[in-house]
Amino acid sequence: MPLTPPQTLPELLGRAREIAGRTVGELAAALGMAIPRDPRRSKGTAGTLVERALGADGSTEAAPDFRSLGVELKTIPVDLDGRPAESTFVCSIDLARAAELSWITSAARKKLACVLWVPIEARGRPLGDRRIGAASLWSPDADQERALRSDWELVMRYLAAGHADAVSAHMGRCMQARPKAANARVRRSLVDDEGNSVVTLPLGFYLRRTFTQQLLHPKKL
Amino acid sequence: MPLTPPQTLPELLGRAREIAGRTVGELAAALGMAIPRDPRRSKGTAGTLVERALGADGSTEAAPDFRSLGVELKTIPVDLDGRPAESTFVCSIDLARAAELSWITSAARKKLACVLWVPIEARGRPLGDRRIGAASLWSPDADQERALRSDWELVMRYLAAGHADAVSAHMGRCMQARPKAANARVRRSLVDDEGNSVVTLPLGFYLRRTFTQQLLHPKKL
DNA sequence: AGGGATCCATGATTGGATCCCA
DNA sequence: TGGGATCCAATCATGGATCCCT
Repeated sequence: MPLTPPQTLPELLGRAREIAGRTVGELAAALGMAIPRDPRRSKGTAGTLVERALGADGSTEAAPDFRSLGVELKTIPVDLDGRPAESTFVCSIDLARAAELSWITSAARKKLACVLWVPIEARGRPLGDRRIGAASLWSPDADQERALRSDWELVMRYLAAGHADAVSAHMGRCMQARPKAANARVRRSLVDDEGNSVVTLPLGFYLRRTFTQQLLHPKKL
Repeated sequence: MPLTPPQTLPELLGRAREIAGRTVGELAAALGMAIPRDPRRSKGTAGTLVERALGADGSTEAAPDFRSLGVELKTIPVDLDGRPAESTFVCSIDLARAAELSWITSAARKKLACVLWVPIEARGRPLGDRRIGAASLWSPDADQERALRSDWELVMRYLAAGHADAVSAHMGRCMQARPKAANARVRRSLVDDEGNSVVTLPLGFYLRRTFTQQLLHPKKL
């Protein structure tokens, strides 16, 4: 089960099919890892287990999870109907360079260029008992990319202007900016387009539930 | 022995007198800490022990060791004649902002504005058996600050020009730049005054032995 | 229901310096 | 001898996300 990176996309998809139907606890056992009992203390656990089970190699770097394939892995908690139970974290926002960035070169665009979605049963039972679902590969189509870009640029315009305080999770149709930090006291410095520093809460981009639901179940629209 | 920060300078100096004559091992025992046997694995140990024994509170921050007093603590290894056995680390060089900095606002100047030197017997015996000497408080006089500034500006001019490769430990009469990293493969990016990035080894400022010797024994000149 | 707050693991970075070979 | 290389502890930052109160 400790794996080398998949060499081809079919190999990756085959591995994903092999873990579909298994529980998170089974994956953990096969990998020799423990699962915290308290749900609050196990937030990233399922995602990390699936990464290892599939042989992801991008790990901590600013690279896709499967580097040679250019594929990003995202687990997504789903309810009994297969509908997303949560928004999906995309990436942290680089506040120090907010004013210099463009959508084309952005981390968000890179992360979302090609995603392997792995659904996992959400709340209602212990993490170890939750089952892994059927994975699906997604790349944004032209409409989706336009929408993502529009949301990204809306948020980044405020940040580049130094108005981090004006940014809220209400902004954006598909993708929103929300806090991304250990707690509400954490601060990071934002540099605006005039070079001024503004101290603010660290932010990340998240996909709204309504958006990911469309990706996973395009026919249910 | 686990202490609150000293409230006044006389209180700090009193504490320093109390530990003078004691061994590093005695300090460690009083603080409930272990000392590694291998000298290579105990490089910062004595410094950390003395910090705690005196109640330093600046710890990891970009603040002096004794914040409210504005005093920085430096232990310095000395031989049997009380002469420094090593150069003294001052601070890391912020390569990312090398082009923007000036001596007046520099970390090096802040660190050296007011230093409590605590001599400790150097090599020749196990770390635990080495004795702590009499502390002395120092602030650079006008000549010393001019010399430090001159050395600082010499190095920083090269860095701001993007010529990190031209900087060596040969430069500087009192203060020099030397590698400051886990090993020689570590790299950091330097931003020069034209905004270009250059990848280089992390550097720190160090005081030369000849300089610290003058501080500790001005009469022996 | 969803916006704001939070939690863990792990790698990178920083502050404490001394080691060691040519 | 001293310039270049290295070592540990502790904190910070990032990537993995979900929690939870109004």
